[in-house]
Amino acid sequence: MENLLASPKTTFLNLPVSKRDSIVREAVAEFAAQGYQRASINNIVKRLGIAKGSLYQYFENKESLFLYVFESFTQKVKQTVKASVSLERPTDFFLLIKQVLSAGIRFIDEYPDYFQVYMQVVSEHDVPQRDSLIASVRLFSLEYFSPLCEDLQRQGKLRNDISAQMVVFILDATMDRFLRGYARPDLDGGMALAGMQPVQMLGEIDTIIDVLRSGLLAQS
Amino acid sequence: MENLLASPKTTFLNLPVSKRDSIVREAVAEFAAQGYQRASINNIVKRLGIAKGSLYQYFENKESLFLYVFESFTQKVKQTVKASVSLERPTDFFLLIKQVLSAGIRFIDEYPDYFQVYMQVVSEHDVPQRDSLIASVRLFSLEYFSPLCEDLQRQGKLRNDISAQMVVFILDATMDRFLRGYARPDLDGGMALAGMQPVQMLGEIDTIIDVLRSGLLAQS
DNA sequence: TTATAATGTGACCACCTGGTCATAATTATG
DNA sequence: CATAATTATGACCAGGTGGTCACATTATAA
Repeated sequence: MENLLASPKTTFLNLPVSKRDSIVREAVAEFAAQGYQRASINNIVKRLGIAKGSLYQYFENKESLFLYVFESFTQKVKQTVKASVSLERPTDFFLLIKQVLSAGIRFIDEYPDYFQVYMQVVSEHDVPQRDSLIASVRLFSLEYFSPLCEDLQRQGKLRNDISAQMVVFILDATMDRFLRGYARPDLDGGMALAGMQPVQMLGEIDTIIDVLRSGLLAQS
Repeated sequence: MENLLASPKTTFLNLPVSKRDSIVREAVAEFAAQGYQRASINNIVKRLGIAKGSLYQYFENKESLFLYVFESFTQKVKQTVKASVSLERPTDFFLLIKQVLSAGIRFIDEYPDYFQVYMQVVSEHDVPQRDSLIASVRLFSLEYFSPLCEDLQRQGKLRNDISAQMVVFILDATMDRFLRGYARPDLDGGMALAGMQPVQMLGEIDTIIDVLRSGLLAQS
């Protein structure tokens, strides 16, 4: 899972932490704004006020820098998820979804640029190691929800007349769109999710989950 | 609504139809694959086997060519929608959604590159006239569904405890994700929508609509 | 036929890209 | 101090970009 081996040169590792941080920060900002291919190394070094040659003594090339940035992204994701989701088999399935959604909101609030980088990777075709990058951050979705759904269906707690696959799809679709809309207000379809107060945000999440529950619960 | 004024030069309009078509076709292919900014005029003329100067006698610049392509896209969209959706106030709300989804599927099958161009525009930030382009193709969604939902709520046919805005959001989210997943299999989250037989496709659509109905209908 | 208008062409331009490398400045070591 | 190792630098490179323009080619008209 962690075999991406985004390897900075030792020169980078010898740098003071503040400088390393600022390099990553500006790189993230550039990749967030432009995506991988259009991101400009010239831009990054200009923002940092360092020579281009310096950056190439920290990282092998553009791809290496990008992979390092993305790995740092997956770390933050894991942190946030661990801190927000009560792990292991959850008592209430829909409570879990709520926790995941809340974690997503919190992540976007805290690391908006990182989330933009992720969205760019998803929509860009020719990103190095694109598939494994996306896979590495699919903790939730598919691999996580699928077995849970199948369990619940066996227990008769979830509608049995539709495939677990489809249940996961609908869950994923709603969550995906919700977080995208929050991260990029121009995509939220008039929901005005961005700029919403946290408490109201939770209310919207509750509503969504309520609809999902009504739609997906086993009929009485 | 149609004030985009994507204006080819008269030289382009004097061209034989087949040549005009092939030019648009290759331009669409390039914009679909690369998005607006990364799309290469050099690539397009190379594919067409014409000189770069020629293209610039057909269109003022890259932006003008792109706007022409996009306008041609909106035309095809309107054609498809008109041919697929029984217009005016529909008898069954969820039947309407089914028709819109089917129209989307048909459009993607018939004009996959055009749909990719649209998706690129949505995810790209710096596309000329991006906002109005996106708005010009939002016949359905928002402006269309919102008043319908409000009507249904007044008639007590739709849950009254959630805002019409939220209903539209959930509808839009599901439809959006479904069509995206169909157009780009790598995004469908294991649903394997692409390559699915049309009849099975309709089945999946029915399932989704059934879930939405259960989730959104007025509780008994 | 000749004169005129309309098209087609590709070398060329300024600018940008990721990446290199000889050199300079700095730091660590003896 | 001097020597050696490490790090910083930016001119430079090949290759790409959107766009131009003087010129060649073709079609139209008289």
